[in-house]
Amino acid sequence: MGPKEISNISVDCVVFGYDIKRKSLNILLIKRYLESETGSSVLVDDYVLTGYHVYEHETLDEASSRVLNKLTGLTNLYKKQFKAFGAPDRLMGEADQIWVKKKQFSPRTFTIAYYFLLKTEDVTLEGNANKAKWFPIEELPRLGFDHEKIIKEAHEDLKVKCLSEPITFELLPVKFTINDVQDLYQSILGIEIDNRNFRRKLINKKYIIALGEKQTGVSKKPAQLYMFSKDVYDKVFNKNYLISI
Amino acid sequence: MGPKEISNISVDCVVFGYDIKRKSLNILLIKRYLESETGSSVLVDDYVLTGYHVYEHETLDEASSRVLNKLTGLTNLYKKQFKAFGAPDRLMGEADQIWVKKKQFSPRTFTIAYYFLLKTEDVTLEGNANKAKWFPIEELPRLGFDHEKIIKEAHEDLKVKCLSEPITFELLPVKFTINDVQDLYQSILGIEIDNRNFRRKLINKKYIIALGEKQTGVSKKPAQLYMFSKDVYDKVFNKNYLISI
DNA sequence: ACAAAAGTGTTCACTTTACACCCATGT
DNA sequence: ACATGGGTGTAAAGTGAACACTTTTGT
Repeated sequence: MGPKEISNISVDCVVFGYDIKRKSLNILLIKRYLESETGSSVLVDDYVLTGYHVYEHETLDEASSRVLNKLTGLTNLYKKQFKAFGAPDRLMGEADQIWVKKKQFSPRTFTIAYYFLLKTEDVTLEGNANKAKWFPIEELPRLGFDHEKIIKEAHEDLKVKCLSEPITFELLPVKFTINDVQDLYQSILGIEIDNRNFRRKLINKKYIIALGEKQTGVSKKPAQLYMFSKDVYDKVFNKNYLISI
Repeated sequence: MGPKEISNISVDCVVFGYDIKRKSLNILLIKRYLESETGSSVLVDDYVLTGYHVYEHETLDEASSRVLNKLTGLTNLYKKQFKAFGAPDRLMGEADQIWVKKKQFSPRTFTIAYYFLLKTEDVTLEGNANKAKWFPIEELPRLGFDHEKIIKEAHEDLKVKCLSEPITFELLPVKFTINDVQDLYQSILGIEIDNRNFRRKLINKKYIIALGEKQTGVSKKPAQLYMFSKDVYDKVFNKNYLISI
């Protein structure tokens, strides 16, 4: 017998994974599938976020990290609790009700939603018991429960957050090129950015450090590699109170 | 018998009220007081946020508005759900446990926290059954549960939010002076702002509309009155993707 | 006339934006 | 040699920050 679950409270994790090769911001989703008893019809066939009930003894942050770790094996990732969802009808879709009955959790479950930032290459999906799969944020499949809404809100929060905090580097490898960062911002924000202006801006930051190394194994001019120094960032960081309404 | 309460989930409301006369950003708190059965000692004597269990049939937003309305009689205020709190020990202080036992709610209650913005002058506290009282954000009394933490996080969120969205006008009367707005920003952010620069900046906004009226009943030079036009703001608003990391 | 707060301009430094071509490398 | 993405410079416009005195009104 494991730890006691709180039956009406869960955490859900929106896992953002950046695929640097495809320049694609992805979401990690889990297959939800159920056939009727006779096997003659498909009752549930869609995707959901990874999530689970909160245990009696743990904090919300701990619960979210546990859930994320169970799916990916990873720890110490950047995470943010961004919103709670608890509408009475959030699990009331046809397929959702079948699923809720089968899994025997409360039809009035509140979920505290987190998002996590990582690199797709850090996750091994082969042999995953949950049939987890990456989907580009712009090409999501049919989603169960209110998870489409949850993902949309996570994405909005990420868009805002990435403009004011250096969280983008959580989505990139330790060594990256300036163009990698630009591609990432473009993927997150869905906009085009001027390369010269972006490059100048980034290179002028003291916490973006040129490594004096170049890319290897590329079939073109290899680019200069940089790293992000959190130490320097924390020292240099200067809270500004610019009112831009 | 009223609507059914969900025993382990509540909403808590951080009510920000701006007192334009005193130039003070205040928090509305409720007295928590309990004597021992003999009356010989005081078991609980502090303040808490207003909050209540969520009902079976309602959304979180509805619950928060209901709670706020019960305390203040007001509706249609600006509100924001900013964070959920659910640490196992959040109701485990000595006084908290006495209170939880008396009120018979679950010692593992999760709360979804909202903040509301209003003007202190819009709330009538006389004859309030809850012994509610305003406290300047910088002079909070002893607080029960984890409510000091909740208030701190609400304040931080408000600081960030007021820099990028015109929510400050929710804290001011319809007609206000430029200096009123400056005082408010100073109260929220805890900083000093240059009057000339601030004034120029605000007056240049198309949605800050000079009314051609002046203050009355002031014992000094009366100031020009302005209003905020949400209509104009929505039309003029231009999402910008300025990366300032 | 005085007290109190309202209101007013300028300069300098820096940042943003717009824009098009050459360069270095691997194949 | 060629294809591919890497890398580069400048000018104009706008914004932010610093800074001190005069004006208007009520009492």
